Amino acid sequence: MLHEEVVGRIRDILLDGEIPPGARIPERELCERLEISRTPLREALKVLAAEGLVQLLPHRGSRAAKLTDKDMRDLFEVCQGLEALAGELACERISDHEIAEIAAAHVAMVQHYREGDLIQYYRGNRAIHEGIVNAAGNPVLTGLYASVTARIRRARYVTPMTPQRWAFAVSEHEAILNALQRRDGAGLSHILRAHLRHKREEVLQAGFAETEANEPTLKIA
Amino acid sequence: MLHEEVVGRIRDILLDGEIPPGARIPERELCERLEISRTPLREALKVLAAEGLVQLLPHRGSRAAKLTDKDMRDLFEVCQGLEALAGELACERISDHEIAEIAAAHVAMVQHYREGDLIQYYRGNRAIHEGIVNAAGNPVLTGLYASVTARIRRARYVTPMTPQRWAFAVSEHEAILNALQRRDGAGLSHILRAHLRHKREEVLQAGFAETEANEPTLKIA
DNA sequence: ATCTCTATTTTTGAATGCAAAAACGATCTC
DNA sequence: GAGATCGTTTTTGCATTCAAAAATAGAGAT
Repeated sequence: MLHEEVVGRIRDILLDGEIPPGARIPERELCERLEISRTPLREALKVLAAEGLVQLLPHRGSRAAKLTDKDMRDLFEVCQGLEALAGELACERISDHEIAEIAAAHVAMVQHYREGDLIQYYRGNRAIHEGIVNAAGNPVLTGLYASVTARIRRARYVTPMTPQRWAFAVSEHEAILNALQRRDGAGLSHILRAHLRHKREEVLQAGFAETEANEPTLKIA
Repeated sequence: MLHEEVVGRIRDILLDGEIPPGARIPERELCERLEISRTPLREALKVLAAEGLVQLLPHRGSRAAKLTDKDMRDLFEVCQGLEALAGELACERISDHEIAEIAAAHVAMVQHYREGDLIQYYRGNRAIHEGIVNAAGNPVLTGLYASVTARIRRARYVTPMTPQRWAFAVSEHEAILNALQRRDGAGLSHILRAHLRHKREEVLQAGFAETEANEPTLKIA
Protein backbone atom coordinates (compact mmCIF):
# COMPACT_ATOMS: atom_id res chain seq x y z
CA MET A 1 0.00 0.00 0.00
CA LEU A 2 2.63 2.45 1.07
CA HIS A 3 5.32 1.00 -1.11
CA GLU A 4 3.76 1.62 -4.52
CA GLU A 5 2.61 5.01 -3.38
CA VAL A 6 6.17 5.93 -2.47
CA VAL A 7 7.62 4.65 -5.74
CA GLY A 8 5.06 6.69 -7.64
CA ARG A 9 5.66 9.86 -5.68
CA ILE A 10 9.42 9.72 -6.06
CA ARG A 11 9.09 8.87 -9.72
CA ASP A 12 6.96 11.97 -10.17
CA ILE A 13 9.47 14.07 -8.28
CA LEU A 14 12.18 12.84 -10.62
CA LEU A 15 10.10 13.23 -13.77
CA ASP A 16 9.08 16.74 -12.78
CA GLY A 17 12.77 17.51 -12.63
CA GLU A 18 12.45 18.62 -9.05
CA ILE A 19 15.64 16.74 -8.41
CA PRO A 20 17.80 17.49 -11.45
CA PRO A 21 19.75 14.74 -13.22
CA GLY A 22 22.97 13.98 -11.44
CA ALA A 23 21.89 15.55 -8.16
CA ARG A 24 22.09 13.65 -4.90
CA ILE A 25 18.83 12.35 -3.57
CA PRO A 26 18.52 13.59 0.01
CA GLU A 27 17.30 10.55 1.88
CA ARG A 28 16.57 12.33 5.13
CA GLU A 29 14.69 15.19 3.49
CA LEU A 30 12.53 12.92 1.37
CA CYS A 31 11.68 10.87 4.43
CA GLU A 32 10.45 13.94 6.24
CA ARG A 33 8.60 15.24 3.22
CA LEU A 34 6.82 11.98 2.49
CA GLU A 35 6.46 11.29 6.20
CA ILE A 36 7.87 7.81 5.98
CA SER A 37 10.89 6.08 7.42
CA ARG A 38 13.97 5.17 5.51
CA THR A 39 12.98 1.56 4.95
CA PRO A 40 10.19 2.11 2.40
CA LEU A 41 12.09 5.01 0.86
CA ARG A 42 15.12 2.89 0.25
CA GLU A 43 12.98 0.10 -1.17
CA ALA A 44 11.51 2.59 -3.59
CA LEU A 45 14.94 3.88 -4.59
CA LYS A 46 16.10 0.37 -5.43
CA VAL A 47 13.06 -0.15 -7.60
CA LEU A 48 13.62 3.14 -9.37
CA ALA A 49 17.27 2.23 -9.82
CA ALA A 50 16.15 -0.96 -11.55
CA GLU A 51 13.96 1.21 -13.77
CA GLY A 52 16.95 3.34 -14.66
CA LEU A 53 15.75 6.57 -13.07
CA VAL A 54 18.08 6.44 -10.11
CA GLN A 55 21.74 5.64 -9.87
CA LEU A 56 22.97 3.81 -6.77
CA LEU A 57 26.53 4.37 -5.64
CA PRO A 58 27.78 1.94 -3.01
CA HIS A 59 28.20 3.68 0.33
CA ARG A 60 27.79 6.97 -1.42
CA GLY A 61 24.05 7.29 -1.69
CA SER A 62 21.77 7.58 -4.67
CA ARG A 63 21.58 10.23 -7.36
CA ALA A 64 19.00 11.08 -9.98
CA ALA A 65 20.20 9.24 -13.06
CA LYS A 66 22.11 11.37 -15.47
CA LEU A 67 21.79 10.54 -19.12
CA THR A 68 24.58 10.95 -21.59
CA ASP A 69 23.99 11.64 -25.28
CA LYS A 70 24.60 7.98 -25.89
CA ASP A 71 22.01 7.00 -23.30
CA MET A 72 19.49 9.27 -24.97
CA ARG A 73 20.24 7.88 -28.40
CA ASP A 74 19.83 4.36 -27.05
CA LEU A 75 16.55 5.20 -25.38
CA PHE A 76 15.17 6.77 -28.54
CA GLU A 77 16.28 3.82 -30.59
CA VAL A 78 14.41 1.43 -28.34
CA CYS A 79 11.44 3.77 -28.09
CA GLN A 80 11.28 3.76 -31.88
CA GLY A 81 11.33 0.01 -31.96
CA LEU A 82 8.62 -0.27 -29.33
CA GLU A 83 6.38 2.27 -31.02
CA ALA A 84 6.87 0.65 -34.39
CA LEU A 85 5.92 -2.69 -32.89
CA ALA A 86 2.96 -1.11 -31.13
CA GLY A 87 1.84 0.48 -34.38
CA GLU A 88 1.87 -2.80 -36.23
CA LEU A 89 0.02 -4.61 -33.47
CA ALA A 90 -2.42 -1.77 -33.00
CA CYS A 91 -3.40 -1.88 -36.66
CA GLU A 92 -4.33 -5.51 -36.23
CA ARG A 93 -6.32 -5.04 -33.07
CA ILE A 94 -7.53 -1.52 -32.68
CA SER A 95 -11.27 -0.97 -32.45
CA ASP A 96 -13.15 1.76 -34.25
CA HIS A 97 -13.87 3.29 -30.90
CA GLU A 98 -10.18 3.46 -30.00
CA ILE A 99 -9.40 5.00 -33.37
CA ALA A 100 -12.06 7.59 -32.73
CA GLU A 101 -10.50 8.40 -29.36
CA ILE A 102 -7.08 8.83 -30.87
CA ALA A 103 -8.54 10.93 -33.66
CA ALA A 104 -10.20 13.12 -31.06
CA ALA A 105 -6.93 13.47 -29.17
CA HIS A 106 -5.29 14.40 -32.46
CA VAL A 107 -7.84 17.11 -33.20
CA ALA A 108 -7.43 18.49 -29.68
CA MET A 109 -3.68 18.45 -30.08
CA VAL A 110 -3.83 20.33 -33.35
CA GLN A 111 -6.05 22.89 -31.66
CA HIS A 112 -3.45 23.35 -28.91
CA TYR A 113 -0.86 23.71 -31.64
CA ARG A 114 -2.86 26.48 -33.28
CA GLU A 115 -3.24 28.20 -29.93
CA GLY A 116 0.46 27.88 -29.35
CA ASP A 117 -0.04 26.04 -26.05
CA LEU A 118 3.08 23.91 -25.90
CA ILE A 119 2.28 22.25 -22.57
CA GLN A 120 -1.17 21.12 -23.66
CA TYR A 121 0.25 20.13 -27.02
CA TYR A 122 2.76 17.87 -25.35
CA ARG A 123 0.04 16.36 -23.24
CA GLY A 124 -2.02 15.62 -26.34
CA ASN A 125 0.99 14.26 -28.14
CA ARG A 126 1.66 11.87 -25.31
CA ALA A 127 -1.98 10.81 -25.23
CA ILE A 128 -1.82 9.85 -28.91
CA HIS A 129 1.35 7.82 -28.62
CA GLU A 130 0.13 6.13 -25.47
CA GLY A 131 -3.18 5.48 -27.15
CA ILE A 132 -1.45 3.64 -29.95
CA VAL A 133 0.66 1.63 -27.54
CA ASN A 134 -2.39 0.75 -25.47
CA ALA A 135 -4.28 -0.24 -28.60
CA ALA A 136 -1.62 -2.88 -29.17
CA GLY A 137 -3.27 -4.68 -26.26
CA ASN A 138 0.01 -5.89 -24.84
CA PRO A 139 0.61 -4.97 -21.18
CA VAL A 140 4.25 -6.04 -21.36
CA LEU A 141 4.80 -3.63 -24.21
CA THR A 142 2.88 -0.93 -22.37
CA GLY A 143 5.10 -1.39 -19.34
CA LEU A 144 8.38 -1.25 -21.19
CA TYR A 145 7.19 1.73 -23.19
CA ALA A 146 6.27 3.54 -19.99
CA SER A 147 9.68 2.83 -18.53
CA VAL A 148 11.54 4.04 -21.60
CA THR A 149 9.46 7.16 -22.13
CA ALA A 150 9.76 8.04 -18.46
CA ARG A 151 13.51 8.09 -18.79
CA ILE A 152 13.31 10.14 -21.98
CA ARG A 153 10.77 12.53 -20.57
CA ARG A 154 13.05 13.13 -17.67
CA ALA A 155 15.40 14.95 -20.04
CA ARG A 156 12.85 16.51 -22.32
CA TYR A 157 11.77 19.35 -20.09
CA VAL A 158 14.73 21.36 -21.30
CA THR A 159 14.07 20.78 -24.98
CA PRO A 160 13.04 23.83 -27.00
CA MET A 161 10.71 23.58 -30.00
CA THR A 162 11.16 25.72 -33.09
CA PRO A 163 8.05 26.70 -35.07
CA GLN A 164 9.23 24.75 -38.11
CA ARG A 165 9.82 21.59 -36.12
CA TRP A 166 6.53 21.96 -34.41
CA ALA A 167 4.69 22.33 -37.73
CA PHE A 168 6.51 19.33 -39.12
CA ALA A 169 5.68 17.23 -36.09
CA VAL A 170 2.02 18.07 -36.54
CA SER A 171 2.15 17.04 -40.19
CA GLU A 172 3.75 13.76 -39.20
CA HIS A 173 0.95 13.19 -36.75
CA GLU A 174 -1.57 13.65 -39.55
CA ALA A 175 0.16 10.84 -41.39
CA ILE A 176 0.19 8.67 -38.27
CA LEU A 177 -3.52 9.05 -37.74
CA ASN A 178 -4.11 8.38 -41.39
CA ALA A 179 -2.20 5.12 -41.41
CA LEU A 180 -3.95 4.05 -38.24
CA GLN A 181 -7.35 4.73 -39.75
CA ARG A 182 -6.39 2.70 -42.81
CA ARG A 183 -5.04 0.06 -40.42
CA ASP A 184 -1.84 0.09 -42.47
CA GLY A 185 0.54 -1.60 -40.01
CA ALA A 186 3.65 -1.47 -42.13
CA GLY A 187 3.04 2.13 -43.11
CA LEU A 188 2.35 3.22 -39.55
CA SER A 189 5.40 1.43 -38.30
CA HIS A 190 7.50 3.26 -40.88
CA ILE A 191 6.06 6.68 -40.08
CA LEU A 192 6.49 6.17 -36.35
CA ARG A 193 10.12 5.31 -36.84
CA ALA A 194 10.70 8.46 -38.85
CA HIS A 195 8.75 10.54 -36.33
CA LEU A 196 10.84 9.28 -33.47
CA ARG A 197 14.05 9.80 -35.41
CA HIS A 198 13.11 13.43 -35.87
CA LYS A 199 12.27 13.89 -32.22
CA ARG A 200 15.56 12.31 -31.31
CA GLU A 201 17.42 14.73 -33.49
CA GLU A 202 15.66 17.64 -31.85
CA VAL A 203 16.57 16.50 -28.41
CA LEU A 204 20.17 15.70 -29.20
CA GLN A 205 20.74 18.92 -31.09
CA ALA A 206 19.28 20.85 -28.22
CA GLY A 207 22.23 19.56 -26.22
CA PHE A 208 19.88 18.50 -23.47
CA ALA A 209 22.66 17.01 -21.43
CA GLU A 210 24.65 20.05 -20.53
CA THR A 211 27.56 18.96 -18.43
CA GLU A 212 26.44 20.69 -15.26
CA ALA A 213 27.51 20.96 -11.68
CA ASN A 214 29.27 17.71 -11.13
CA GLU A 215 30.74 16.06 -8.11
CA PRO A 216 33.95 17.51 -6.76
CA THR A 217 37.04 16.08 -8.41
CA LEU A 218 37.55 12.47 -7.50
CA LYS A 219 40.94 11.08 -6.75
CA ILE A 220 41.73 8.55 -9.40
CA ALA A 221 43.63 5.66 -8.00
CA MET B 1 27.26 -4.87 -2.38
CA LEU B 2 24.83 -7.14 -0.62
CA HIS B 3 21.77 -5.82 -2.36
CA GLU B 4 22.66 -6.66 -5.96
CA GLU B 5 24.02 -9.98 -4.85
CA VAL B 6 20.70 -10.81 -3.22
CA VAL B 7 18.65 -9.72 -6.25
CA GLY B 8 20.82 -11.92 -8.45
CA ARG B 9 20.60 -14.95 -6.19
CA ILE B 10 16.84 -14.78 -5.87
CA ARG B 11 16.47 -14.19 -9.57
CA ASP B 12 18.51 -17.33 -10.20
CA ILE B 13 16.40 -19.28 -7.74
CA LEU B 14 13.29 -18.19 -9.59
CA LEU B 15 14.75 -18.80 -13.05
CA ASP B 16 15.95 -22.24 -12.04
CA GLY B 17 12.37 -22.98 -11.13
CA GLU B 18 13.37 -23.86 -7.60
CA ILE B 19 10.35 -21.89 -6.51
CA PRO B 20 7.66 -22.85 -9.01
CA PRO B 21 5.38 -20.20 -10.56
CA GLY B 22 2.57 -19.30 -8.25
CA ALA B 23 4.26 -20.66 -5.14
CA ARG B 24 4.67 -18.57 -2.06
CA ILE B 25 8.12 -17.19 -1.44
CA PRO B 26 9.09 -18.16 2.09
CA GLU B 27 10.63 -15.01 3.50
CA ARG B 28 12.00 -16.55 6.64
CA GLU B 29 13.50 -19.54 4.90
CA LEU B 30 15.21 -17.46 2.26
CA CYS B 31 16.62 -15.19 4.94
CA GLU B 32 18.19 -18.13 6.71
CA ARG B 33 19.43 -19.68 3.51
CA LEU B 34 21.03 -16.50 2.20
CA GLU B 35 22.10 -15.55 5.72
CA ILE B 36 20.66 -12.09 5.51
CA SER B 37 17.96 -10.22 7.39
CA ARG B 38 14.55 -9.44 6.03
CA THR B 39 15.41 -5.88 5.00
CA PRO B 40 17.67 -6.63 2.01
CA LEU B 41 15.52 -9.62 1.09
CA ARG B 42 12.41 -7.50 0.92
CA GLU B 43 14.23 -4.85 -1.09
CA ALA B 44 15.22 -7.52 -3.55
CA LEU B 45 11.68 -8.84 -3.79
CA LYS B 46 10.37 -5.39 -4.63
CA VAL B 47 12.93 -5.03 -7.39
CA LEU B 48 12.07 -8.44 -8.78
CA ALA B 49 8.40 -7.52 -8.59
CA ALA B 50 9.16 -4.47 -10.72
CA GLU B 51 10.90 -6.82 -13.15
CA GLY B 52 7.80 -8.95 -13.31
CA LEU B 53 9.29 -12.07 -11.76
CA VAL B 54 7.58 -11.72 -8.42
CA GLN B 55 4.03 -10.89 -7.56
CA LEU B 56 3.42 -8.87 -4.41
CA LEU B 57 0.13 -9.32 -2.59
CA PRO B 58 -0.63 -6.72 0.07
CA HIS B 59 -0.39 -8.21 3.53
CA ARG B 60 -0.31 -11.61 1.94
CA GLY B 61 3.33 -11.95 1.01
CA SER B 62 5.01 -12.49 -2.31
CA ARG B 63 4.68 -15.30 -4.81
CA ALA B 64 6.71 -16.35 -7.80
CA ALA B 65 4.95 -14.71 -10.73
CA LYS B 66 2.63 -16.93 -12.60
CA LEU B 67 2.25 -16.35 -16.32
CA THR B 68 -0.95 -16.89 -18.19
CA ASP B 69 -1.07 -17.83 -21.86
CA LYS B 70 -1.81 -14.23 -22.60
CA ASP B 71 1.22 -13.09 -20.61
CA MET B 72 3.41 -15.47 -22.56
CA ARG B 73 2.02 -14.34 -25.88
CA ASP B 74 2.66 -10.74 -24.89
CA LEU B 75 6.19 -11.49 -23.79
CA PHE B 76 6.97 -13.28 -27.04
CA GLU B 77 5.49 -10.48 -29.06
CA VAL B 78 7.72 -7.95 -27.35
CA CYS B 79 10.69 -10.27 -27.51
CA GLN B 80 10.17 -10.55 -31.24
CA GLY B 81 10.07 -6.80 -31.59
CA LEU B 82 13.22 -6.36 -29.53
CA GLU B 83 15.13 -9.04 -31.42
CA ALA B 84 14.03 -7.66 -34.76
CA LEU B 85 15.21 -4.22 -33.69
CA ALA B 86 18.46 -5.70 -32.41
CA GLY B 87 18.96 -7.53 -35.68
CA GLU B 88 18.61 -4.40 -37.73
CA LEU B 89 20.91 -2.41 -35.49
CA ALA B 90 23.41 -5.23 -35.26
CA CYS B 91 23.71 -5.41 -39.04
CA GLU B 92 24.69 -1.76 -39.07
CA ARG B 93 27.21 -2.00 -36.27
CA ILE B 94 28.49 -5.51 -35.85
CA SER B 95 32.21 -6.09 -36.25
CA ASP B 96 33.75 -8.97 -38.15
CA HIS B 97 35.06 -10.25 -34.86
CA GLU B 98 31.60 -10.31 -33.31
CA ILE B 99 30.23 -12.09 -36.36
CA ALA B 100 32.96 -14.66 -36.01
CA GLU B 101 32.05 -15.21 -32.37
CA ILE B 102 28.40 -15.70 -33.19
CA ALA B 103 29.34 -18.03 -36.04
CA ALA B 104 31.45 -20.04 -33.60
CA ALA B 105 28.55 -20.22 -31.16
CA HIS B 106 26.38 -21.38 -34.02
CA VAL B 107 28.76 -24.17 -34.97
CA ALA B 108 28.97 -25.26 -31.35
CA MET B 109 25.21 -25.21 -31.07
CA VAL B 110 24.77 -27.35 -34.17
CA GLN B 111 27.27 -29.77 -32.71
CA HIS B 112 25.21 -30.03 -29.51
CA TYR B 113 22.16 -30.55 -31.68
CA ARG B 114 23.84 -33.46 -33.45
CA GLU B 115 24.81 -34.92 -30.09
CA GLY B 116 21.25 -34.50 -28.90
CA ASP B 117 22.36 -32.46 -25.89
CA LEU B 118 19.32 -30.27 -25.35
CA ILE B 119 20.70 -28.40 -22.35
CA GLN B 120 23.89 -27.37 -24.11
CA TYR B 121 21.90 -26.64 -27.25
CA TYR B 122 19.72 -24.22 -25.33
CA ARG B 123 22.77 -22.59 -23.86
CA GLY B 124 24.26 -22.10 -27.32
CA ASN B 125 20.96 -20.85 -28.68
CA ARG B 126 20.82 -18.25 -25.95
CA ALA B 127 24.41 -17.22 -26.62
CA ILE B 128 23.58 -16.53 -30.26
CA HIS B 129 20.53 -14.46 -29.57
CA GLU B 130 22.28 -12.56 -26.82
CA GLY B 131 25.24 -12.05 -29.13
CA ILE B 132 23.02 -10.39 -31.69
CA VAL B 133 21.37 -8.21 -29.10
CA ASN B 134 24.73 -7.22 -27.68
CA ALA B 135 26.03 -6.46 -31.16
CA ALA B 136 23.30 -3.84 -31.44
CA GLY B 137 25.44 -1.85 -29.01
CA ASN B 138 22.46 -0.52 -27.12
CA PRO B 139 22.54 -1.18 -23.37
CA VAL B 140 18.94 -0.08 -22.95
CA LEU B 141 17.88 -2.68 -25.47
CA THR B 142 20.11 -5.26 -23.81
CA GLY B 143 18.50 -4.57 -20.47
CA LEU B 144 14.93 -4.80 -21.67
CA TYR B 145 15.75 -7.93 -23.63
CA ALA B 146 17.26 -9.53 -20.54
CA SER B 147 14.18 -8.69 -18.52
CA VAL B 148 11.79 -10.11 -21.10
CA THR B 149 13.78 -13.27 -21.77
CA ALA B 150 14.15 -13.89 -18.06
CA ARG B 151 10.40 -13.97 -17.67
CA ILE B 152 10.04 -16.21 -20.70
CA ARG B 153 12.82 -18.52 -19.63
CA ARG B 154 11.09 -18.91 -16.32
CA ALA B 155 8.36 -20.87 -18.12
CA ARG B 156 10.47 -22.59 -20.72
CA TYR B 157 11.97 -25.32 -18.58
CA VAL B 158 8.80 -27.34 -19.01
CA THR B 159 8.74 -27.01 -22.78
CA PRO B 160 9.31 -30.19 -24.73
CA MET B 161 11.07 -30.17 -28.09
CA THR B 162 10.08 -32.52 -30.87
CA PRO B 163 12.79 -33.67 -33.29
CA GLN B 164 11.07 -31.93 -36.21
CA ARG B 165 10.85 -28.62 -34.39
CA TRP B 166 14.40 -28.91 -33.26
CA ALA B 167 15.61 -29.54 -36.79
CA PHE B 168 13.58 -26.63 -38.07
CA ALA B 169 14.93 -24.32 -35.39
CA VAL B 170 18.45 -25.24 -36.43
CA SER B 171 17.69 -24.47 -40.06
CA GLU B 172 16.28 -21.12 -39.05
CA HIS B 173 19.46 -20.41 -37.20
CA GLU B 174 21.44 -21.09 -40.36
CA ALA B 175 19.40 -18.41 -42.07
CA ILE B 176 19.92 -16.01 -39.17
CA LEU B 177 23.66 -16.40 -39.28
CA ASN B 178 23.59 -15.99 -43.03
CA ALA B 179 21.69 -12.73 -42.94
CA LEU B 180 23.98 -11.44 -40.24
CA GLN B 181 27.06 -12.27 -42.27
CA ARG B 182 25.56 -10.46 -45.24
CA ARG B 183 24.63 -7.63 -42.86
CA ASP B 184 21.14 -7.77 -44.28
CA GLY B 185 19.25 -5.90 -41.57
CA ALA B 186 15.79 -6.12 -43.09
CA GLY B 187 16.21 -9.80 -43.89
CA LEU B 188 17.56 -10.64 -40.45
CA SER B 189 14.75 -8.74 -38.80
CA HIS B 190 12.25 -10.72 -40.81
CA ILE B 191 13.81 -14.08 -40.04
CA LEU B 192 14.06 -13.30 -36.34
CA ARG B 193 10.40 -12.45 -36.20
CA ALA B 194 9.48 -15.72 -37.86
CA HIS B 195 11.87 -17.63 -35.59
CA LEU B 196 10.32 -16.16 -32.49
CA ARG B 197 6.83 -16.77 -33.77
CA HIS B 198 7.68 -20.43 -34.14
CA LYS B 199 9.16 -20.64 -30.69
CA ARG B 200 6.10 -18.97 -29.28
CA GLU B 201 3.87 -21.52 -30.93
CA GLU B 202 5.92 -24.34 -29.44
CA VAL B 203 5.63 -22.96 -25.98
CA LEU B 204 1.95 -22.17 -26.17
CA GLN B 205 1.05 -25.49 -27.71
CA ALA B 206 2.94 -27.20 -24.94
CA GLY B 207 0.33 -25.70 -22.65
CA PHE B 208 2.99 -24.60 -20.23
CA ALA B 209 0.66 -22.35 -18.30
CA GLU B 210 -2.00 -24.50 -16.75
CA THR B 211 -4.74 -22.01 -16.11
CA GLU B 212 -5.23 -22.47 -12.40
CA ALA B 213 -6.51 -20.08 -9.82
CA ASN B 214 -5.48 -16.80 -11.38
CA GLU B 215 -6.61 -13.43 -10.31
CA PRO B 216 -8.11 -11.36 -13.12
CA THR B 217 -5.58 -9.33 -15.11
CA LEU B 218 -5.25 -5.76 -14.00
CA LYS B 219 -6.14 -2.95 -16.35
CA ILE B 220 -3.36 -0.47 -16.73
CA ALA B 221 -4.74 3.01 -17.09
C1' DA C 1 50.32 29.46 3.97
C1' DT C 2 49.24 24.34 2.29
C1' DC C 3 49.22 19.64 2.88
C1' DT C 4 48.45 15.61 5.55
C1' DC C 5 46.89 12.87 9.05
C1' DT C 6 43.61 12.03 12.53
C1' DA C 7 39.26 12.72 15.28
C1' DT C 8 34.42 13.75 14.85
C1' DT C 9 30.21 13.95 12.57
C1' DT C 10 27.19 12.42 9.08
C1' DT C 11 25.36 9.10 6.14
C1' DT C 12 24.76 4.66 4.50
C1' DG C 13 23.55 -0.37 4.78
C1' DA C 14 21.61 -3.92 7.26
C1' DA C 15 19.53 -6.05 11.72
C1' DT C 16 16.19 -5.86 14.99
C1' DG C 17 11.83 -4.49 17.10
C1' DC C 18 6.97 -3.47 17.11
C1' DA C 19 2.16 -2.90 15.72
C1' DA C 20 -1.34 -4.44 12.56
C1' DA C 21 -3.16 -7.81 9.54
C1' DA C 22 -3.88 -12.34 8.19
C1' DA C 23 -3.70 -17.41 8.95
C1' DC C 24 -4.63 -20.99 12.02
C1' DG C 25 -7.07 -23.62 15.75
C1' DA C 26 -10.00 -24.67 19.27
C1' DT C 27 -14.17 -24.28 21.33
C1' DC C 28 -19.04 -23.48 21.17
C1' DT C 29 -23.59 -23.57 18.92
C1' DC C 30 -27.05 -25.62 16.35
C1' DG D 1 -21.21 -33.58 12.69
C1' DA D 2 -20.88 -28.99 10.25
C1' DG D 3 -20.30 -24.36 10.69
C1' DA D 4 -19.38 -20.10 13.17
C1' DT D 5 -16.85 -17.36 16.57
C1' DC D 6 -13.20 -16.06 19.37
C1' DG D 7 -8.38 -16.33 20.86
C1' DT D 8 -3.64 -17.53 19.59
C1' DT D 9 0.16 -17.74 16.51
C1' DT D 10 2.43 -16.36 12.51
C1' DT D 11 3.47 -13.18 9.02
C1' DT D 12 3.69 -8.78 7.06
C1' DG D 13 4.87 -3.74 6.76
C1' DC D 14 7.22 -0.22 8.56
C1' DA D 15 10.04 2.22 12.26
C1' DT D 16 13.92 2.21 14.84
C1' DT D 17 18.51 0.97 16.02
C1' DC D 18 23.30 -0.16 15.31
C1' DA D 19 27.71 -0.81 13.03
C1' DA D 20 30.58 0.48 9.30
C1' DA D 21 31.91 3.50 5.70
C1' DA D 22 32.48 8.07 3.96
C1' DA D 23 32.44 13.08 4.41
C1' DT D 24 34.06 16.81 7.24
C1' DA D 25 36.79 19.45 9.89
C1' DG D 26 40.66 20.50 12.86
C1' DA D 27 45.37 20.22 14.46
C1' DG D 28 50.05 19.65 13.42
C1' DA D 29 54.00 19.42 10.26
C1' DT D 30 56.50 21.31 6.51
